[in-house]
Amino acid sequence: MTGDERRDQILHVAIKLFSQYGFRGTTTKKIAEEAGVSEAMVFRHFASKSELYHAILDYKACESGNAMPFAWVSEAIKNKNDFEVFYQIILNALNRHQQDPEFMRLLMHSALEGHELADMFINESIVPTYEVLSFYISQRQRDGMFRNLNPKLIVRAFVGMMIHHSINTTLWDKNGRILKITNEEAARGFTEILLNGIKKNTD
Amino acid sequence: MTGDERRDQILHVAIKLFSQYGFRGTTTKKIAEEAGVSEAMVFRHFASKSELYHAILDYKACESGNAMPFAWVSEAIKNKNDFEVFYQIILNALNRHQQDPEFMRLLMHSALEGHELADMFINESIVPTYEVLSFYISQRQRDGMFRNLNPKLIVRAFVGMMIHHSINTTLWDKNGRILKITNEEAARGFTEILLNGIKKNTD
DNA sequence: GTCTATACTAGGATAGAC
DNA sequence: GTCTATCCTAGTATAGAC
Repeated sequence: MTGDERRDQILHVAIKLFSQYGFRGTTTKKIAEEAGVSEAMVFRHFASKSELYHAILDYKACESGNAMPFAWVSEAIKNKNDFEVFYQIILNALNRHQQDPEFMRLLMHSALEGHELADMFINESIVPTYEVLSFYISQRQRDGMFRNLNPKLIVRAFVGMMIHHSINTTLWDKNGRILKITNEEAARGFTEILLNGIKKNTD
Repeated sequence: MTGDERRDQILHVAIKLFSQYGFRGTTTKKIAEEAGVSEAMVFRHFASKSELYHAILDYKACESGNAMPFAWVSEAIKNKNDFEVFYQIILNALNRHQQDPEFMRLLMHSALEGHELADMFINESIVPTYEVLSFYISQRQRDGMFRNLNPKLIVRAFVGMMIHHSINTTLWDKNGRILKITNEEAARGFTEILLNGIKKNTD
């Protein structure tokens, strides 16, 4: 195996283990073992355990194209297509989380252990969501279409449904013992609840 | 200091540190240091670090009166007072979480590290919530008051708003930088969104 | 009930041979 | 590029004195 291949392999083993046991809970010994090499090899490719963690950060930051958030709903936002705005955001999030459940766990470990990944994610993914959506909501309130609830509170309700469902499906209720449902159905259901919940009564 | 007092003190220091750094991330040395005693004293009161963790479990299990969940909303459920049912549950949860933010962190560490606390909490707090509420919701659907969405999905939306808000206020957004709001306002807002979202249109 | 000293283990990291 | 052997530190736990 070439150097780069080996490096890549170790990186992926580390991602898997870190996401499972957290940074502290994962030993370099275990990483080496799972990769089928000696511990010395791990330290040949990554100067320290901490550097390995940062390599994962870079990798994940590049992989998840968080660069241009919401470009793909700008059309729906422009057209004031309420359903499409919320449905697409939620469906996209659920799909991404499901494709990469490791990332969810990595993120939560990171948040609790106080590593940078969590901050990175909040700044590049959560904060923009709050900004874009609360701006859209207050606009629709001025249009007289939504009731005058605190826009940020609405966003929190929305993000809450989304994240909690993702965490449930990817971490605890993997086989759908409590609730088995496709991402499309979930996205549709949540969007309906939210929109009916905040729309101005027409009567 | 008497034996019991000292034991209690060590227990509380441990709760604080475990909730902050997790089980693995907390050293017995650190516990001893914060308690102002030698490490040997910690092991005099608790045979092992693991026993200390289980003592915390017992303590927390007794402290949070999860024994009779929802006895205090049974009146509202009987009277089919929709607002009261959801408002009281959510307000109660937000207040409890806020009074004991340590518990939230402890719980999350536990969930990720795969300790029993998480299972305990899910079985004694989350599962009953799902059961009681989805039963109530399907009843109100038969009454023709709620739309025919999957009851479990509705509960998930509800629990999602609740938990996500708690996590935000107790863990990340403590000073309300993103959203500053009282528990009463939040509970009212979420309840309004949810109820309007699932009520049958009267027109 | 408390301490100091210490045994033992595990985990991170390196040296040096092949 | 890979291994074995090893060092060092930190962490759990115990012994024994006061």
